[in-house]
Amino acid sequence: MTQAQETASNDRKRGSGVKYVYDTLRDEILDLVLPPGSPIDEVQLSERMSMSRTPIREALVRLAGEGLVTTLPNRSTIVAHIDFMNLYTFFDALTLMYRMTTRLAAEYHDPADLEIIRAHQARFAAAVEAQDALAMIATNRDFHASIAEAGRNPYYASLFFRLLDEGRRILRLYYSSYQDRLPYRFVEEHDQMIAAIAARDIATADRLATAHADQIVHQIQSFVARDRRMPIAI
Amino acid sequence: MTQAQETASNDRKRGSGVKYVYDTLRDEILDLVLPPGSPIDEVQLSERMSMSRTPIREALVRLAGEGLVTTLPNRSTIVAHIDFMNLYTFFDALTLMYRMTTRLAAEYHDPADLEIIRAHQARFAAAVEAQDALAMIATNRDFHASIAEAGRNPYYASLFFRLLDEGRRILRLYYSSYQDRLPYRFVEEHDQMIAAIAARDIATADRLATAHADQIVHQIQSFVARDRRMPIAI
DNA sequence: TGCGGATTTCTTGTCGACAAATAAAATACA
DNA sequence: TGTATTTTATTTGTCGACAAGAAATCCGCA
Repeated sequence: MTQAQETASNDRKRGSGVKYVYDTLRDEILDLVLPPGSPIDEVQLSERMSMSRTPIREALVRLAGEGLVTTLPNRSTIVAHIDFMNLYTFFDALTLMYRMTTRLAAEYHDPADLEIIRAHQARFAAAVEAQDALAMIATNRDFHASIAEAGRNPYYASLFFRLLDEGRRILRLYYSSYQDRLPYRFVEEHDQMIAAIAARDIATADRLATAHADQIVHQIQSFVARDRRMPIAI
Repeated sequence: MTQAQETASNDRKRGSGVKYVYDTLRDEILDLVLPPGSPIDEVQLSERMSMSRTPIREALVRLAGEGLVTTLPNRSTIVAHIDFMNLYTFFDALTLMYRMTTRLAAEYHDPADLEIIRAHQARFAAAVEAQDALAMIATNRDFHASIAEAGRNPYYASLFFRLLDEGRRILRLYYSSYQDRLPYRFVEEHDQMIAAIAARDIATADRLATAHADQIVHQIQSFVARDRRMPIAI
């Protein structure tokens, strides 16, 4: 019996099954363990999670609501594709949300928020130091998510979370195929953003957020546009 | 047998049940037929819709994902409350999305989009002319939704749709309790926005969207802050 | 061999039923 | 009479099974 099955089957509480399936699937999708386009079979999942199809289905409905899976009527649901054609709309929205959440955090944060943000930044710095790409991607997401929480606008936060998750998939693609050295620059930029937020300097926070977003967008763009042709003779 | 039951039961196609329940509940929530806080009983709904609890449940999960209902574990799910305490975050996000979608529409629309937008505007004008508050609220939402579609950014669009829906509930509250004459000014502002979009004048579109958002925000604010004390002796 | 139609298989959508958890009611007791 | 505790009742969460729809397979025929 695998670890997942044990955790799932050993007298789980009523109502916890859906959350477990949801969290597990979500992580597997965002870490590209389940690549875009993978079919998700309900009975197979129900066997693996050792529970009925009903909670599996509910988790899939929730994931579909967040755009992480696509449900084809009367056919298998698949992991949502990454829409490389409309990446610019993603960049546009991501940049705007970086700016808005950082601005709002500078305006409305309280001391407790700062502690949480600094804790996430410490974990991010440790991941970069250890050159652990996966941990870096996840902690980077948590860092910015905590800033959004400090901004206290749930509408921006929910959109931003969705964008950060989608970005997690794209970044995962990037760092798995292209073993660049991890960007220490991001650690410094994060520190500067924290300082601006703590000082309640909205203008500086905005400027830093914009620059930070540009950094990430350019990284991804250079990856997408990179020349992958092999130098072979034909 | 009621109309709803007939529509639902008469050989409905496989997979259409969920959509029907979802659409029906959604409309009833947004039109305040189901006021915030109302409990939603699954078996009662399944009898009314003459189908099993399974599709009902799936519809409720989707509605919960959009924040229209709140699920209390092991207890009845209720229609989501309107958070008057944090209304300013709603206004902030709504204004920004008005601006972004209108700007993008001015930049990226094509002739077919304009036709759709103009059609919605015609319906909106007719509703205002007829002094039909409910129709005005619904067509106003559709008008701005079609502008968002023309802007072609699905991330902004989905957030904007959510905000417009929430606004539909708030406006419904407003026009039901306070029989003001309906604002003709909105019709003119819509026409100006269409003209700016058609001319691809991004700056003007932005300015008009901002002003339009301010109008609506001020209307709602004056409603929320209105003095409701009755002049009675005690 | 290639193609169209029938058949089979496989997966999902829906159903009715049971069990767990909570709320409401009833009872015991001070 | 009021409060704590047990009992009942109601509502949700989960399950296994069946049927519908689509894809895959098989078969007949040119």
